[in-house]
Amino acid sequence: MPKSLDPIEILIRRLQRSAGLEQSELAELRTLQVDVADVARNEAISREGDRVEHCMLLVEGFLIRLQHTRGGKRQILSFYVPGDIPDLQTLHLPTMDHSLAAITPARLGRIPHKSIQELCNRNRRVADALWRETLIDAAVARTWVRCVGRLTARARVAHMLCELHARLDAVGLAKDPIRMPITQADFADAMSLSVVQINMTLRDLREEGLITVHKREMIVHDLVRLQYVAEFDPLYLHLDPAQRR
Amino acid sequence: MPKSLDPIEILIRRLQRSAGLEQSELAELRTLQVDVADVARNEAISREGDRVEHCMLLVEGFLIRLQHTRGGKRQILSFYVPGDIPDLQTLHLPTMDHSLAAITPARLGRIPHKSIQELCNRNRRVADALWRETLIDAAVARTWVRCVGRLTARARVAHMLCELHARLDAVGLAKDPIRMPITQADFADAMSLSVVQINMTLRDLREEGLITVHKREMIVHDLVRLQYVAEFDPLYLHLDPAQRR
DNA sequence: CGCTAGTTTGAAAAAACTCAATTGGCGTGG
DNA sequence: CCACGCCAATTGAGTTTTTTCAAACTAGCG
Repeated sequence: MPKSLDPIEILIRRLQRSAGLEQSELAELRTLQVDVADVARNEAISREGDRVEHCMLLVEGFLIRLQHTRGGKRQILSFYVPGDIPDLQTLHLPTMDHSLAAITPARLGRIPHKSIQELCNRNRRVADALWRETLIDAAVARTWVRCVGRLTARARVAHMLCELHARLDAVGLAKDPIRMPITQADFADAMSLSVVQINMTLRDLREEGLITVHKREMIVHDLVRLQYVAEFDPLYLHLDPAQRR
Repeated sequence: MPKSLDPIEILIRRLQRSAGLEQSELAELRTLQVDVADVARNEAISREGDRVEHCMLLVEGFLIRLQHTRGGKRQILSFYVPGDIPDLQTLHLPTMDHSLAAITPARLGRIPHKSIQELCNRNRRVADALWRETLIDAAVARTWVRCVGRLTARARVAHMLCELHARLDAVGLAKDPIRMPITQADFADAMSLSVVQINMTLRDLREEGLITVHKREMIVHDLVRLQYVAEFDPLYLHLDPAQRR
């Protein structure tokens, strides 16, 4: 595990992206109690039905949210990149209605709900910033529905790549080549396609010169065209602070 | 439009379901500024890209959230039933990343963001109750992904019916026959299927004795079996107050 | 009574899946 | 350092699911 920033600094950088917090508020954030923990690839962090009392701040690596069908099929509901808090919703819905797992080795900052709640009670602006994060998470899920439901295989795969690119770019991790150790099986379960379809679609996109995928790294050669193919509009990620009130 | 409760009382009933607010807090809720407005069937309430300054409390009728593809296909992202606030997320994300429309004549209570925000600033418990509502909305969207992505047509349709049943039941609207004026075209765009498929699937479910659909009303004859077919687990709706902390 | 929106049904076409086999890359143990 | 083994990627081919297109039917409404 390479060296990495203090978890709280990553959180602060994330919230600063939109919330415009003041120094005193940042200082309060720094009082949050954080435990760092490393998890292995494919390790489950929490499961459907669990009651949890901590939030996980992702410091390094990739996590996924997922649900299963009775037949054992997986559906990945979102990817998480460093800076995200994939289970922030447990603050108010402590019973997990899906599972959380690492698809790469990952480093997490465990923050007790209690610690966050006390901070939220002291400071509404921090609370609102966190609320806003959960709303963006919801917006991503909604767009995922449209993607899986109404886009072609080709557009779906492109869309997922665009979203990952945009979100990694927002935390400074989209410098070519983009490290993206996600297997084609993961892509398949994310976009509700078969591995075969994912493989063929990636090949097509590669042959058209839009992307290169090699050794768990991706290079986007033509982002504009990729976004066009994906019918991708980054609005739903609410990354642009100008979109705020 | 038949007579209906005061919008705020509907909101209070909804929040009481889980938040356990005190009388003084309910009194504060009653100070919210609410404008009642009726909208016609198929009327758009807000569109992708709009910046809005009010939240819409649904008093009567059904609303949908939807997004479009370039090819003009629709994807319905959720249904809303009386008591819901479909655009509560605009409180912190005022730019709509999807559209909101009525699929039946509907009555809405328009509440200015400002009014809600002031209340939230005065009272954290109310703020948390509203935050929680937005989190449930997100949970519904996530489960929708699994439904659309990994369930068969049969299970998808059953799942949608189960969800509607559970949510209508939670507000006392699930007494047989259940009034559900949703066209098959709407169902199709919700579950990412064609109208043909919806029609056939409904026929199958009817012939198996699970449901009856007639004249915009539905009767569920065998909820347990319908839920089994749907792989439906109501956990994600977080309706059970015992699930709270 | 005719119109329209919505439902129902049939049949061909398209998209995506499953199954199966092969290839490639990489870490580990001999 | 090489061989083995395993996981992931790739490719081919037949099958299944779902869609699309088209047409007929039905019920409510002016």
